[in-house]
Amino acid sequence: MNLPPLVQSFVLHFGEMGSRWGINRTVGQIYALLYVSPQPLNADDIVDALSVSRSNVSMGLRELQAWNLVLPRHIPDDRRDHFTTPDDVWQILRTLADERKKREVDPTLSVLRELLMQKPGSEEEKHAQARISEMHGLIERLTTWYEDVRRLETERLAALLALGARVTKLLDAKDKVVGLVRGRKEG
Amino acid sequence: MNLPPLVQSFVLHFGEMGSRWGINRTVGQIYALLYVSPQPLNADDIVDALSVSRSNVSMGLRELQAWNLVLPRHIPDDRRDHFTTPDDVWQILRTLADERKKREVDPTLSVLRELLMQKPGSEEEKHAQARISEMHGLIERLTTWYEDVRRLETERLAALLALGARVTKLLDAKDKVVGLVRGRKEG
DNA sequence: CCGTCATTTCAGAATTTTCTGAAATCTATG
DNA sequence: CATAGATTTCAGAAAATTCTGAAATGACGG
Repeated sequence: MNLPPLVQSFVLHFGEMGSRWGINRTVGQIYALLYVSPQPLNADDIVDALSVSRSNVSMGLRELQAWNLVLPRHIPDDRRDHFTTPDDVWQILRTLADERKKREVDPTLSVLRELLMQKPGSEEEKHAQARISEMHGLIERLTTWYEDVRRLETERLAALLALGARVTKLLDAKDKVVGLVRGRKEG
Repeated sequence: MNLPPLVQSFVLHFGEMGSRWGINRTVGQIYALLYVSPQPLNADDIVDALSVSRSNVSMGLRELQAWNLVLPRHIPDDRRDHFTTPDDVWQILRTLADERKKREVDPTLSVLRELLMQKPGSEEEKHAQARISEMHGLIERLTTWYEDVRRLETERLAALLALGARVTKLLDAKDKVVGLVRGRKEG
């Protein structure tokens, strides 16, 4: 591996982190490298930069493309494929969340739903179903919320985040206003 | 493994999902089992239920306790340790988020910050720093937001989720009101 | 279609992670 | 403080994953 020290640290950290998620070291490193690279890289560039085998890079790129985290980018007059990461970090966040949801949350939800359909054969199963139902309810709320806010333009999403817990003040204010209006109408 | 079918499916699913996160199969299964169990279980109960070795259970329980996802619960007149999961799913969510943040996000933030302190030695490093800075900014926003809303009582958090993207309407309304008031004062 | 360069596939090697059984340690009790 | 039950530790076995090199496949220009 022969990279500027700053890039190397970044790449190595992503490699380590990758393994804490389901992602393997090389895949993490490839992503990190493409992310900070000023121009698209081809597979051999990556081989040189990371000192891993050509085939390993090929598989890693395939996985990253399946996640929509890396895109092929054609370079004129060059037969080799080149790759980049999308550069809007907010969009990257959405992609990452979408993909994790698709792979991890959705299948879980569907298993839980299925289990909730079954008729419990014992007190123990009845209790299990009650617990599963709580979990299902929570996950469903979270995903509904996510699907809702993921559509917001970056601008508004950022505003929302910046507001943080203070939204609740806004909520209180709204309730107050609604209460006032109701009171006036009904009183 | 000899469990009611419903419980067995749930446990097996968690085992599989576990491996997609950083968590290993047995740990996932132990958690799932305790989660749906009507009463606290001791290590041997778990050995019987999951057909894994005693030592594996011991290590799994240790890991789950380190994550604060499983608690020891003493049963009177029984020398053996028993274990449960906290039962408020909202609290479980907070715990899970806290722990993942602590293990994955915080170390990353600190690496990124460190890299941003360095003086870039080339154009390439300068570009890398710009990219790292974008990522750092995003993660910092997200964690600040998280630290903010994690303190909300369940009630309010649920209300917030239920509102979803409609909060932005509220935001617009607020801006309007503020605008009106300003207008009146200044006009 | 042929030759060249690029990419993918895949069987097995290398590595890492997980799991086990035996031994060590810990803990309460008589 | 000896003993029996409970738990943990840990070295190595077993399993799973990652990685590689060689061969196959694909793609393009002539």
